[in-house]
Amino acid sequence: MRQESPTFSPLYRQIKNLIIQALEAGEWRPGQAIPSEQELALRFNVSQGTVRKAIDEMAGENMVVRKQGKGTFVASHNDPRSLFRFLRLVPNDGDLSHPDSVPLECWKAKAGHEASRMLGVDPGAPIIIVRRLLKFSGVPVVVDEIYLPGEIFQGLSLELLQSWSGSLYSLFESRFGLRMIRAQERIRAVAADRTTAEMLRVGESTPLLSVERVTYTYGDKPVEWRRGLYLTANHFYLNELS
Amino acid sequence: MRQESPTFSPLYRQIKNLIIQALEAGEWRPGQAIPSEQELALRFNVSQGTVRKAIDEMAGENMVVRKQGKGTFVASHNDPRSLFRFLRLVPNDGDLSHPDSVPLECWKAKAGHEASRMLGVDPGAPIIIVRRLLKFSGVPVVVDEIYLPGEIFQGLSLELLQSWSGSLYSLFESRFGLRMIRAQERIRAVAADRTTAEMLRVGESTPLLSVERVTYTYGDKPVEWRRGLYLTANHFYLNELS
DNA sequence: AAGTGGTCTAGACCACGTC
DNA sequence: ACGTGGTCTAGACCACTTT
Repeated sequence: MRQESPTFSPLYRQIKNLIIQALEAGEWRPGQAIPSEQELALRFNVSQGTVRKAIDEMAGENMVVRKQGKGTFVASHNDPRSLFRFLRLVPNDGDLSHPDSVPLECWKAKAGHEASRMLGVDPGAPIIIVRRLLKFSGVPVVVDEIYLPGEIFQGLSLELLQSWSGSLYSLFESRFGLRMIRAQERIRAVAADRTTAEMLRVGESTPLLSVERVTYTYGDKPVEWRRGLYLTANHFYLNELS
Repeated sequence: MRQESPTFSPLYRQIKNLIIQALEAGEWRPGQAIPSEQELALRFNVSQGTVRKAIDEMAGENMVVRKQGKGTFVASHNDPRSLFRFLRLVPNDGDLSHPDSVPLECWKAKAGHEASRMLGVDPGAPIIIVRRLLKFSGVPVVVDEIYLPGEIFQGLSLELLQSWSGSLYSLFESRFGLRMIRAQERIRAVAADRTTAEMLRVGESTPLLSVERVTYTYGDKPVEWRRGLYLTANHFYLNELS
């Protein structure tokens, strides 16, 4: 069962990759339980402890969620526990009310230079662009412009976005089978242009947080590129360093 | 060796706390190796696997660093591997040159309302304030104002700061025995005031990243509060979301 | 009572670094 | 050759949830 030294990968990581493959193949859906550690150990013909270590890593990467006494579940953006998991914006007072997403526009386009690089598609490939507003207790705080590969998101429309009450990623998961695993953000301070300033109801050239995000699904495949402009008068971006 | 159910804490976490206590007591210094897992297992009278799990958690929290074949070492801000560990500012082009710290001022003061709350000291308690510049390849990019509890940092002076060539935290560690474990940052976009604009050689009211950081040592005790103003024309703040 | 994940142990062997 | 951390196994028992 063990492989020889060069390019050595421990058994538990090989098992982890097999489990991820099963996840990618849709063998178990988000929110559902995966088989017990014992069952997986039998299936892959390794000890339960090895399966355990594989799942430990996956739980650490938020791909699955362990629940003692119940089982291990596929992570889901529908789950309230990980809803808005990637949004680090917090009101100045500790108020933890969830924001409302207000879709504004949704249109088809062709990938330009930057979008093609960020999404890993050919220049000129079909993409979909979404513009939306994020409101905290009715007050607009974020303007988002979201670039999506058209091939994956066929059928995405403004009507669909407006009819959806949950988070964007829970829509992507439920309707397009796309699971967002991790993301990378690049943050800068910029001055509000006129149209953004109007949407956020602030003066032109008000300082805003520019948050560029690339989001990845299984296999580190980029599937979303977005730029958000955050008004930080009554909110801040919270980051834990460890 | 096992304790009964209410307020149950697993053995490996108790061991972890014992090891942390030894670290706090200065039993092993930063950069040095702690005893081998076998030795610790004997000392605490548990199995090696239990020590292993305790150290696993500590390595995950960057308190120690494992090195296969060599041993486990106390994390150190002198170590090039974790130098500027908390600085997330990256040049737009992938250039990874380390910044230079230029101390400007250092004076004693009394804690105001905000500083006392952030540092967990009484209002009016002695504090030390440091102002400094951070330069990337000679160009000023960050202005920092740093608030420190005077009790811990007795003897900190501008001369000492200027004579130190490494990072601020490596100075704190070497001269004051203070080990920074984790930090929390609150990020906003603000407009540059005149003096800051001059220091960063930009126009007044240029948008800047305001990064407020509270840094903690063992036992979640806050020991530093700082506010940095980052110029993000040629740099960005990088954050991994998982 | 039964099933799940969580802890703990003991022992074997592997990979890495140093002597 | 030796010591270190890293992997893997097998089995026992604990804590939590459901039946």
